[in-house]
Amino acid sequence: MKATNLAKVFKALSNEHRLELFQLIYSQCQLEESRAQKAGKGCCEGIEKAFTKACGCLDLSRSTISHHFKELQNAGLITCTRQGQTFMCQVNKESVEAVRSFLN
Amino acid sequence: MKATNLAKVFKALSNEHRLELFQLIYSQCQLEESRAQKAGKGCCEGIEKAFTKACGCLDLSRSTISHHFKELQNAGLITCTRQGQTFMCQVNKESVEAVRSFLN
DNA sequence: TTTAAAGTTCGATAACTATCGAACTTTATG
DNA sequence: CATAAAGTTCGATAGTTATCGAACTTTAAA
Repeated sequence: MKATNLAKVFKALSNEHRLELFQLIYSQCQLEESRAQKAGKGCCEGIEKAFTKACGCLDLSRSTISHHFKELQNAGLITCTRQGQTFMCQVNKESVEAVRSFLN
Repeated sequence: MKATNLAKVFKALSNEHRLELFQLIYSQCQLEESRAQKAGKGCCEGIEKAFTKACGCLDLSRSTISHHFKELQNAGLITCTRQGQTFMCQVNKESVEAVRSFLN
């Protein structure tokens, strides 16, 4: 990953609330993942109603939370897909790996 | 490390030029470290004339570079100590470890 | 002691960011 | 169709950041 993109990723994680949001998504995805592995499935589907859940956890307006989701998506850290009224959210493993491998 | 401090570390790395600066320092420290290990010394002393070197690599004014050094120090990523006219710079391993372990 | 080199601090400016509430769109349901 | 739920977009505002050059301090050297 180029330095420019890596800086973008760091910028996305540089806001306290956004970092909290990401950790929220990330930890749930990790949980789902290990559950999926135990069930013999290769990979988790992502977490459901991510926005709704986030609204319950963060003390911010919906518009601000929407903004933070966009920022995480623009940085390539997560991917969101609509499912009816709510949306499904997945962590982008390559980006996470890029951050991890940044420091050897 | 608390989320607040972790966010500060990410903020320090969120500027493209500052990230470049950090990578510069970090990679040199890694080099010094492996050199020190081969020589049977436990740990490297850090890199000399870090500011001067940075001025040669980054196309920014000295005042801006000074500012970026301060930001990296405030985030706890590096430590600088004066040595006569120049200064010696070290990477703070705990902070780096915190970033690394952030994503398991 | 004068001069130079290495950084720092200050003040200004332009650009970006976080946040909100209000108004909107889209999807589902009675 | 009317209503509600789930998000999005917009415009405003207050705060933060990156950057520079000029003036400064501190350390070393002639």
